[in-house]
Amino acid sequence: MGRSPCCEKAHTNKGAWTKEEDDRLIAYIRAHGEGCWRSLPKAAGLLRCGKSCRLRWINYLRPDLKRGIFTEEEDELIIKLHSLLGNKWSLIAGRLPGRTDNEIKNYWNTHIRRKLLNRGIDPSTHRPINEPSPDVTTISFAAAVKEEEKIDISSTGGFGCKTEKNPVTEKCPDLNLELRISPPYQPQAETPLKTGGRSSSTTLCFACSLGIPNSEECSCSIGTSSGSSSSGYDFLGLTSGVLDYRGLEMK
DNA sequence: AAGCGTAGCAACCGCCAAATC
DNA sequence: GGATTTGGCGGTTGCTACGCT
Repeated sequence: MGRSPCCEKAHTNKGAWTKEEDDRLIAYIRAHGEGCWRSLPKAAGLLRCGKSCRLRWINYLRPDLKRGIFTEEEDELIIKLHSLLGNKWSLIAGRLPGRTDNEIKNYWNTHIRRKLLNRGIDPSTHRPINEPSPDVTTISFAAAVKEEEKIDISSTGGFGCKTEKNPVTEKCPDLNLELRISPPYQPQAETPLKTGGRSSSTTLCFACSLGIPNSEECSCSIGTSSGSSSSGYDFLGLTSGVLDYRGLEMK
């Protein structure tokens, strides 16, 4: 089954938008509001694909866009959010009022990547460039005991155990220090997790806490339930304006 | 001044998931 | 319940401006 094109492309303009096109789009959305992007171009008298109109509006014409130089605070926030979320630009953008996912994505690729590289940090892993990648596939408790004396405790990070360079289990085999994020503390335990009606006492693994169920990193059973958890759960307290780093300390 | 390389950014493309038919 | 449509997202491309030689 082939996928039909999103719109009729035979008679649509492409490339940079003209001032007149911008004005038409702005006027139409002011009059009718956003939505129904497929029919919008025709209704607005634009020879553009609906997707193109949506992109132009969201990334450039929206009145609430900030546009301009990113502040140092925004830089650091983007870096932190990227270390948590990866290339989830729309989620990151949701945390920066007036910024769009496209803008942040471009800014990341042109500025922040280089900034991190200059700091000696790998922008994709947020680890020091010279640091070997963690071995997450072969965890051997027996080997860990034998190698105990070889572990360089001086390089321990802020977690008290080696949480980054090597699996914690190698140093502390009795401890389960799997990195987890917990939602901000709520006295009433019944939180609206979209996890198929499980109680809030269920511990989410790191991947599921980030709203990425069914990923390779998922080590709990939550991620196997149907439905996405990415939209309904305020997993970082983002909508409340509070980032709760309890249990997820940043470097 | 011309040519070339690079950076920055707007826009496009293809895929996916939710919504609708 | 399956097919189709639609909106949204992330990756990529291509154009333009700028700096260097």
